[in-house]
Amino acid sequence: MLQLSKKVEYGLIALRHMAMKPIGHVFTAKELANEYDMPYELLAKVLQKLVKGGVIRSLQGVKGGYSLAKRPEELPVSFVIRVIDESKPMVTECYTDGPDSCYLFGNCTIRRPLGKLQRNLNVLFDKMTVQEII
Amino acid sequence: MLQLSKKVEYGLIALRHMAMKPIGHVFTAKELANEYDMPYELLAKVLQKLVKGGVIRSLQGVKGGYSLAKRPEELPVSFVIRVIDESKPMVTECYTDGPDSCYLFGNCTIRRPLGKLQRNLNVLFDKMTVQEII
DNA sequence: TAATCTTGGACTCTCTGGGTCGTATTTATG
DNA sequence: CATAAATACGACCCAGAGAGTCCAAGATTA
Repeated sequence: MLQLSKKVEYGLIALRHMAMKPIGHVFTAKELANEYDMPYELLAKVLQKLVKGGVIRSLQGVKGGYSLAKRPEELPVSFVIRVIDESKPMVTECYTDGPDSCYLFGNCTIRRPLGKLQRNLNVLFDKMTVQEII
Repeated sequence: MLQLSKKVEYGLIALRHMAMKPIGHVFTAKELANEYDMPYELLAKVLQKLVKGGVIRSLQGVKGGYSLAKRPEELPVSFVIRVIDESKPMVTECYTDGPDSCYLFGNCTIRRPLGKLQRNLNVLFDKMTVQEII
């Protein structure tokens, strides 16, 4: 269906929220989840992935939470997707596992032509930053 | 995961194959399925949808089969997707059921910004035609 | 030491994409 | 007219992934 996952949506909503206050401001997962009616546990997972990807920083313990680690204008949506879903937005699975991974092997005739579409898609998601969704 | 469905892939492969011979040429589903190792029954379903969508024509009975109903250069990939999957390539489900269908209602803050991405995506899939995947 | 966070694994549940099967219908041809 | 070769179409199954939940463990501050 060619859709963004809920996780990515939640992640973008959270990042947008964070990007609207000065960098370094700390938000808790609960706070973010309540504000937008997102399932708390799931959002927590998403935020943890964003931490591992270096998008945000985390502080544990009381008074802990998450804060932006990158400036929103330097944070492309494509990067957020890759970190959360562990994959780029792909038109066909041919391109997920490197070259020559097509399940049709020699018979796949649309692989190359779709490559162009793929590149254009990448540009689209690379260009748009978190800053732009504010 | 933002991927094209197998059905669409099969459809594009079949359409590309048909587009390489002069228009009006008749191909059977079995013929197409064998050529590219696609599951016959599934491809048949796809071809039937393409018939209903006016993309190809069908002839029943012996010596029957399918033939292109449109010139490949006038057949955008977006149209093929819509016919087969019964939906446009959507970035978020917000846009599938008209306006104000967001599951977050008033709290969804990324709906509008992603609209831009959506439009760019539409342009991409509208521009590319079956002719271009040959 | 207690309260409040994040971390992270395990688990369930539902939906849909992918695929299969069976049968009815159409039609050319011997 | 009978048969074979097509499409047409509905019903069904199955595995996997996406979405969501639960719980225990570790960190930190007050």
